[in-house]
Amino acid sequence: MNDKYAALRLDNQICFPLYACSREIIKQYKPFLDKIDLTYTQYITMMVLWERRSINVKDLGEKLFLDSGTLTPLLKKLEEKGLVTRERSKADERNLIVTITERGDALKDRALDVPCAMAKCVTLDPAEAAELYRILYRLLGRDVG
Amino acid sequence: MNDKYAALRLDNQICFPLYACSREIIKQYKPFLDKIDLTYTQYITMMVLWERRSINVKDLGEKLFLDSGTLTPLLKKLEEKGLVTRERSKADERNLIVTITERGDALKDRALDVPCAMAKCVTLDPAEAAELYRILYRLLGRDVG
DNA sequence: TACAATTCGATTGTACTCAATTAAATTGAG
DNA sequence: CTCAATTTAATTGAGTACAATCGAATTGTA
Repeated sequence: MNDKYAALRLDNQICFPLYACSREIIKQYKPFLDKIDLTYTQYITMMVLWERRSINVKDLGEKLFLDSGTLTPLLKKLEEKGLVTRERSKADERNLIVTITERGDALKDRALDVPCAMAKCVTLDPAEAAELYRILYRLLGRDVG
Repeated sequence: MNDKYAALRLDNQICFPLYACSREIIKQYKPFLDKIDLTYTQYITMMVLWERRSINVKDLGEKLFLDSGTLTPLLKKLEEKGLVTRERSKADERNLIVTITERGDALKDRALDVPCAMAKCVTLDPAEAAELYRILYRLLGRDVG
């Protein structure tokens, strides 16, 4: 086409489908997450805690690529729901330690339905999913495999 | 591992790296978009208008996967900046027609630097980029190629 | 040991993002 | 024609995101 503006066409962006796709899939999570009263961001936060039981805000932020501006109010909400506790580290009071409660841990069993239900929504064959996964983690600078 | 909770591990999600990657790349756009005083969402909106000159909110929303709750305030901001006009369709007053202004069109030349600068940031070989693009559009339900 | 630099979380302000609701305009069945 | 159903934006409210700034705690160094 010899169009000097071709690079500015929405069709030629790689970030746009990434951005749109991310939001569309998160939207598909909503009905399932509603059942356990979690938002998507709260859900991935709980995922970290289901694995680790305890983590400070900084390390959690690094895992989720989120900063304290997002995490502080979110963690306060999880605390209100009784899913986590928040307390300063005795060794270094700058650190806030987030710990999962029994109630938070119990939610894990009910949450098992979520990835199960989502698997039926996202129609991507295993090879494509693996390829997508690999490329995304490379882009994130966390090479896998 | 035989872990019944494996599906709940952050590492095993496909949506999480999509979500994180999208935000990380948008963050990389910021310094370049700051130079032309646009946010990422405003930028992709302008992209549609650089191609089409004029579009109503509904069609714009379908292209960007955004609804009026996001677009209405965003378009008002673009109008304040003098980049677009907003007026009801005479044929059907329910439709709001967004039209690019001369000033908005002029921004296109300055915006050319953005994809150019970004290309140097995202290190993905052409084959991977093409594969990523294809998978994402399939997930979006807009098959290409 | 002072004390400047650094680290960490909280706060603030701007800008989305989206579900749900509303209101105006249009369309379509009777 | 008439009024119920539909379409379209706008509004509202809750929840992120993130840059910038702040203040308390800790660390490194003279």
